[in-house]
Amino acid sequence: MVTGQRGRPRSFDRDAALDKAMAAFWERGYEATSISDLTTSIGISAPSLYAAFGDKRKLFDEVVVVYGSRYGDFAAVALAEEPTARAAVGRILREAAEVYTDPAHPPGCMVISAATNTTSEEVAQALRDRRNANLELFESRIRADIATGELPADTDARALARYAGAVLQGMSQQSRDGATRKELEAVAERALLAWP
Amino acid sequence: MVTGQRGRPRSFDRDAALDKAMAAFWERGYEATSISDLTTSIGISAPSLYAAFGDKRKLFDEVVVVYGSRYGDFAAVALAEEPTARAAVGRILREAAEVYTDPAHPPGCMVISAATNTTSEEVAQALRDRRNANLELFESRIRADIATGELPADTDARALARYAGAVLQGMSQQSRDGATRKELEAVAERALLAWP
DNA sequence: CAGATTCCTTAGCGCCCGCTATAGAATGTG
DNA sequence: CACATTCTATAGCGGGCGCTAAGGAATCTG
Repeated sequence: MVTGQRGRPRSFDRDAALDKAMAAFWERGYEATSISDLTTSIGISAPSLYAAFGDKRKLFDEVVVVYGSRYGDFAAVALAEEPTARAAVGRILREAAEVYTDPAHPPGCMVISAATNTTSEEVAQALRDRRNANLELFESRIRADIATGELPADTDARALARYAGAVLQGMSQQSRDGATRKELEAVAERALLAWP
Repeated sequence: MVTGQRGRPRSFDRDAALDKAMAAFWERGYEATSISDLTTSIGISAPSLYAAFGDKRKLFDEVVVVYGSRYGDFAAVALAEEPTARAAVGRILREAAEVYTDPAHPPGCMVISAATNTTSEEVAQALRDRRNANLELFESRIRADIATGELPADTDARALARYAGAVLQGMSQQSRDGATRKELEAVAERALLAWP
């Protein structure tokens, strides 16, 4: 082999370890999840974790990327696929009700909840940027609908995007406070009644 | 004096210290606010803090009570004072837009944000209980309106309460992500359009 | 096999956490 | 005044934090 791996091979599955780390960060947030928590739930020792992922911060960054591709990007997908902003937001809110309460993983949205109240301002800002980027996706999709006449010309795109984002974040919080999927679906349908 | 205070008098204002502690907990949350943060911002030493308030947990409990009476109970007040659930929720959302973005204190609602991602499950549960208690206030007020015919008989009171709570919590999160008062007021007006 | 390479295990570093023992300073009572 | 009482300041405890040095273990190449 030209690019044969030399040395002792890693004794754990790196992707599986990322999944375990994601579950921990999702459940308890960035700061409250200690290296000890991570090594325990992954089942490896601290030096193995550091060798494989760099440090806690870099591990979290990787987790956020995986999270986005698996659970977080459904909003961007819907905004791109659905014919109107209304249809996209409807699909997003309904999917959020399902994803936020899926018993296969912790409740709510990790990007929303994992870095509230952290002393690491960098991490907080990184997730805030992701949330605000999503908000801008909403806004530009709404603007597009205004341009085509699908939405009234006097629609405040930013305010409407904020509304959708607020409902999403509220649903995430409610799921962490014990709301069921059906309850969140009712919230979604109710919220959609306010769409212009 | 019969009940005259003996011994050396306290050299700081206990209420002012509570205010400083509230600002710190509000800004950074329960866990990320260290005793060192508190003693620094209050301007006293650790033993003085422990003598006056017991421990970090008890200080936080006191802060939560003061917070509620000053900033948090506006929802309960509106539900009691306004003639209908609709009027109460309208007032609550509009007041939230104002309170959550008041530059005189940290953004958002402390009860919503101060104990997300804490290793102290007791504190998390205490605030969760407060949020859910508020939700039940919404729900019973809505039920009262259903009973009087003010709201349709087939209204799902719990789901509608969840909707109001979700919007409130979303507005809190949005304010922490940088939303302005005007933007939150627009969110409030938009949200009210979905009221039955 | 020898040697290079890479990973794993043990052990522990320095730091900050919540919290407190101790002793001195400032007030009341008699 | 003496003395009890109460607060304050210094200093530091035990413990968990993020992280890592050091050396043995397991795999490659030749």
